[in-house]
Amino acid sequence: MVISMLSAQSKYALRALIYLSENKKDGYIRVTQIADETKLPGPYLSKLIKILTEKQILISKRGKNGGTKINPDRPPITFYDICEAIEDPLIKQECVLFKKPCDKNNPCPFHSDFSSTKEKLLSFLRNKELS
Amino acid sequence: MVISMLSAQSKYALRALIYLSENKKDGYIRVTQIADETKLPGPYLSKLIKILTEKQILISKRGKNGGTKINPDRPPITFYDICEAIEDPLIKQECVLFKKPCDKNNPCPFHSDFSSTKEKLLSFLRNKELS
DNA sequence: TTAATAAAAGATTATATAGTCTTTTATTAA
DNA sequence: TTAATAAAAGACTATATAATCTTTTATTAA
Repeated sequence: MVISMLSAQSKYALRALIYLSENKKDGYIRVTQIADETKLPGPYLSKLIKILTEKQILISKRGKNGGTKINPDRPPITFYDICEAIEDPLIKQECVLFKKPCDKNNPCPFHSDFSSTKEKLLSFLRNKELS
Repeated sequence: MVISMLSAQSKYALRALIYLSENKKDGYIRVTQIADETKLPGPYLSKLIKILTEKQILISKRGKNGGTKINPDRPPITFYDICEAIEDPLIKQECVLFKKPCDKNNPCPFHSDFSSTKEKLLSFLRNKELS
């Protein structure tokens, strides 16, 4: 209910970023190489890379010797950063019972029961770094 | 990533069960009435009711004066019971990184980091009763 | 300045989930 | 025993997500 798994997108992004952080080097790494090594669908991964580039988590370069790499000019990447960039349903603060958002001012019957448990999870994500 | 919301199915089941527990009476309540009161799609809800009946969380009866009601001969219903019956992805112990299941014997790089947080969530669900 | 390269963009297909509609079957009151 | 009733069952449609394929654009080495 509240716990569940990442969307496929967030999982894929996470796996790609793990690969990049384990294979840091000066230059860029091609998306096709990342896809091969992580067994992810290439063109689909490419779109996620684009999103992560827009969010400045990655830096990408077209053309010869191009590819992508982790942005060296940013603080360490947390699990939360990744979920947020990929807009994982998790981050959307969806209500346990209804479709509309649910918060202190407009709580559902289970809002208070759930919010402390949820906060624990979010802080886990915020504190968990990629490295 | 790990936290996220219930599937629509689990949400709907939960809402229907809340309605039933708030409107307990001797007889059966029609699915169409539950759908009207909870603003849920009728035929879709009917399928969920069927599942909950198979799992003996509800008792259903066809024909005149038929309908459904909470099985009086069972222990209090927990959130976990509902998610389990509806096979919410949450319960499937899916891995954070991969599609295959992930456990102590076959851990992914984040298994141990995550398992304690996850256990907290599961115990929340197991302890949270419908009433 | 051209040819090779690699990401970006866009169109398209596949699959899973959500939701609807119609028919069938069980139940019971009359 | 029949007619009304209500869940169950099944076929079908809609939508969102996942995944693929083709074309375009940017980059740079030669």
